[in-house]
Amino acid sequence: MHEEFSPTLTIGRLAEQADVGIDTVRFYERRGLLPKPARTSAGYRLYRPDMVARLRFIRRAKVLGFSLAEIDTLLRLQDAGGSRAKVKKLTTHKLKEIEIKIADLSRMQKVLAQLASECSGTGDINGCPIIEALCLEDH
Amino acid sequence: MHEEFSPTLTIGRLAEQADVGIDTVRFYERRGLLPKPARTSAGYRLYRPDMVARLRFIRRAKVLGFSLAEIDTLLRLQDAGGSRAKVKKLTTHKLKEIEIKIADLSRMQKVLAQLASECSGTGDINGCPIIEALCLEDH
DNA sequence: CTTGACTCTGGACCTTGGTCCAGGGTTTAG
DNA sequence: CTAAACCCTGGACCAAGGTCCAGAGTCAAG
Repeated sequence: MHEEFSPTLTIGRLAEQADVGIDTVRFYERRGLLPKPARTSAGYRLYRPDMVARLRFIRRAKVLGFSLAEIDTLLRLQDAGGSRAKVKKLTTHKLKEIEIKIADLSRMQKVLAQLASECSGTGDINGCPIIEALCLEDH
Repeated sequence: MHEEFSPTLTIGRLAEQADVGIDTVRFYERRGLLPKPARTSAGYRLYRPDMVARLRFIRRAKVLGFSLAEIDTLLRLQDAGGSRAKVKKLTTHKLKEIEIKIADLSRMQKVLAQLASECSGTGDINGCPIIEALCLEDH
């Protein structure tokens, strides 16, 4: 491979450009998130430069909380020219999940904060309000 | 086994009383969360009734977000008469983790809510603001 | 005595998102 | 030409918290 301009990338360069691991690229290919690339005669994968954008799309969607399965759906909608409605539905559904998680965590936070404030943090464990709370009967 | 009063429980009764699966009880034993119980001559596990409370302790701690490893620590502190300071430290640490998770989720929520509000939900995928946002260059 | 319910062990399997490895072949720089 | 750096495959492995299974033994009721 000459170091000339080449419109394709080896897996290593693609991974580097997209800032993911090589194994991750192959993993995404197995998962169907990346199309099977062309190969050299020696079997090396050759990627079109737009695969960099695809990998970054995946990364950003992950940051927003989408699972790989959901990202797969999103990418297929994009590839197949799906409807905006489906994208929005996925988004609002994810939003609901996030709201539920926040609510769960907030409940835990509230209880733990209360318990932490009740516990002096000194003395031995007998009578510790945190432990006592965990020993309580189910309400 | 006569159906008389017996101060010990078989694994099935214990699991039933504590509302967990039998396999879960054995799993917790392997993890060291439950002490190895006495056995009948046939090898059946026999539990003291206070193991019900221990299992419920585990359940409540899980609900509050503690991992099994952390619950193990908590139980050992309890068994060994540890200090209240250690319990409180674990609690405030968990509280911090929860706060971080809430902050992460809130960030996601904010972005997704914004995107969802920008997306009409009608028409085809070209120009969908959600997709476009995911295609953006890294900032 | 037989049937059904219960228990035992050890290990495999599940999910999610990768990561790492061995044991090869290929390509490139010097 | 040779060594370094790259690439290939298939499969094992990680965290966490269980769940399930086969194949065998045990126990209580009718």
